[in-house]
Amino acid sequence: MSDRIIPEATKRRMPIYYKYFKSQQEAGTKRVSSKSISDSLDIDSATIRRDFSYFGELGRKGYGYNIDSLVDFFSEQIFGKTVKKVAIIGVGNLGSALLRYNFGGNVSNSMQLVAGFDIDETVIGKTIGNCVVYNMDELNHIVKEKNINIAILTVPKESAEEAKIAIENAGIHGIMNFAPVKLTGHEGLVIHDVDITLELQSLCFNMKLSRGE
Amino acid sequence: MSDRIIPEATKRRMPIYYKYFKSQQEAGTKRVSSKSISDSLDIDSATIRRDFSYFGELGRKGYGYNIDSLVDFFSEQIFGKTVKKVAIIGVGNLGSALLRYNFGGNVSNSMQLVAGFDIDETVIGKTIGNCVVYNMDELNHIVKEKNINIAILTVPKESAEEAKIAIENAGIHGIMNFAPVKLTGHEGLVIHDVDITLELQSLCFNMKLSRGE
DNA sequence: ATACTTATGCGACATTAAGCACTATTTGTG
DNA sequence: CACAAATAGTGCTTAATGTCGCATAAGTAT
Ligand SMILES: NC(=O)c1ccc[n+]([C@@H]2O[C@H](COP(=O)([O-])OP(=O)(O)OC[C@H]3O[C@@H](n4cnc5c(N)ncnc54)[C@H](O)[C@@H]3O)[C@@H](O)[C@H]2O)c1
Ligand SMILES: NC(=O)c1ccc[n+]([C@@H]2O[C@H](COP(=O)([O-])OP(=O)(O)OC[C@H]3O[C@@H](n4cnc5c(N)ncnc54)[C@H](O)[C@@H]3O)[C@@H](O)[C@H]2O)c1
Repeated sequence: MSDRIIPEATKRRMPIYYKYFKSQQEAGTKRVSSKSISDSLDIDSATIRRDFSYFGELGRKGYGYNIDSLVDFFSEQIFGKTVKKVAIIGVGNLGSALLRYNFGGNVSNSMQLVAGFDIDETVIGKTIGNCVVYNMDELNHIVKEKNINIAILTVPKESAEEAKIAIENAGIHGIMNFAPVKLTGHEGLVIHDVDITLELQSLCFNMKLSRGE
Repeated sequence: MSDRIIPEATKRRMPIYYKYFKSQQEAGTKRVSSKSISDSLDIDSATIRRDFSYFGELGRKGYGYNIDSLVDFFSEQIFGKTVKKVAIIGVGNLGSALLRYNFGGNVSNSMQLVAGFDIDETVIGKTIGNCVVYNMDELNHIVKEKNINIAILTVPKESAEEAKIAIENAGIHGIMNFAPVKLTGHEGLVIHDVDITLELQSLCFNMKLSRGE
């Protein structure tokens, strides 16, 4: 059943599964069952088995799933075979927080923060976290040199469109956009928006619904 | 049809609609139709009409929807009648970025960042953005004084559980959690997790699917 | 006024996702 | 080695979500 028609709902759960597998692996767990995953993630066990079945037969009847195999398999599904190299575009408040954070060190075997870029002379040349902040002029060149695949866009909304074009031209195909503007790119550019005010509104609405209040 | 049985899928779209209405209102738009919303948000126009219909008859046939009414109506649905007061718990890299950002000033008629809290003497007493950073000891007292409804939790993962308990005890019912740990609270505490590494994985997976790559 | 256009709200239908329940298989144990 | 326990994988049922089509009301132009 591994012909590439993976339902949207399954796609959405992939990162959630992966996060769980990693945390279990770190905790020393060797095997899991659809039941044990279900208990932790609050997803029906049948849904979990069905989700996995789209990728082939990942488990063994009567035993469950081996955690190391799951991590390896999902890692390749999500990231591919090579480590993804990530750059921060716009090293201001949020960009520098992300550089210092460096994903909490957690994801470093599949994703790596490798550079920052800005137009402000006062940050260019600095090293934040363990990344150098380069001038935007150097984007093309450094992207090739360091094999950067993904850009995290943390510039003011006014500059977002301009920065997006630079990113696209440098040959990067994935953008995680924190600026509160709608960006569209050429066919083949994948843009993922993260909007913190949207998340807060979502929280407010859930509070309203669950508590009247 | 305004008996409170709003489908999950509709709930998820509420903040997206609201964001769009606000942006249109700011741009001076006076009316919209399900068709025009559909074109911008890439949600089927029938889905939009159906979503709105759960809240009653918001539009007029042959005319569409009045933007100001929509903004007012959705604002009350999402936030309620009073402005939501928000505090940042843990004023480190991310917490201080959020304080300086202050939601880009956008949401200030429905949400307001009013204070920061920390345990580190070197930040306590400072003013960041336009908020004072208080000692965590003062949480109970300031929450009452300023009528704080929501906490944004940006402490290290090791302190998250402890901070959650303090927040809960102070009488706050909504937490937006940035720490990469699973928090659970009493009945009536609404927790919304934001995990940036999860979002990045989601981006990677979409790149993989859409580009083979 | 009258005809024509626009666009809602809603019932009916279609698609997608979730969950049940059964089968087949492996595990682990005595 | 035999057998009970565990658990994956899946056909089928049910629930949730999305879409179509149209009657109807409102707006617009002549
Ligand atoms: N700070 C937050 O907590 C926060 C939260 C959510 C969203 N955001 C969004 O993230 C973005 C950044 O926010 P911030 O508070 O870090 O802003 P900031 O002003 O502190 O930082 C922006 C940085 O981008 C740089 N920049 C400007 N134009 C550029 C360009 N064309 N190319 C490269 N770099 C450029 C600036 O020099 C600056 O260093 C904004 O769009 C904001 O709406 C911020
Ligand atoms: N920095 C980022 O870009 C980023 C991105 C995603 C998630 N996160 C998560 O957000 C959290 C904060 O990250 P950070 O980089 O800002 O860390 P940080 O260490 O810079 O800041 C944490 C702050 O919390 C304070 N603190 C510690 N214990 C506390 C307590 N019990 N009560 C109140 N304050 C307390 C510390 O004094 C410090 O000021 C972490 O859990 C991290 O995993 C950070």
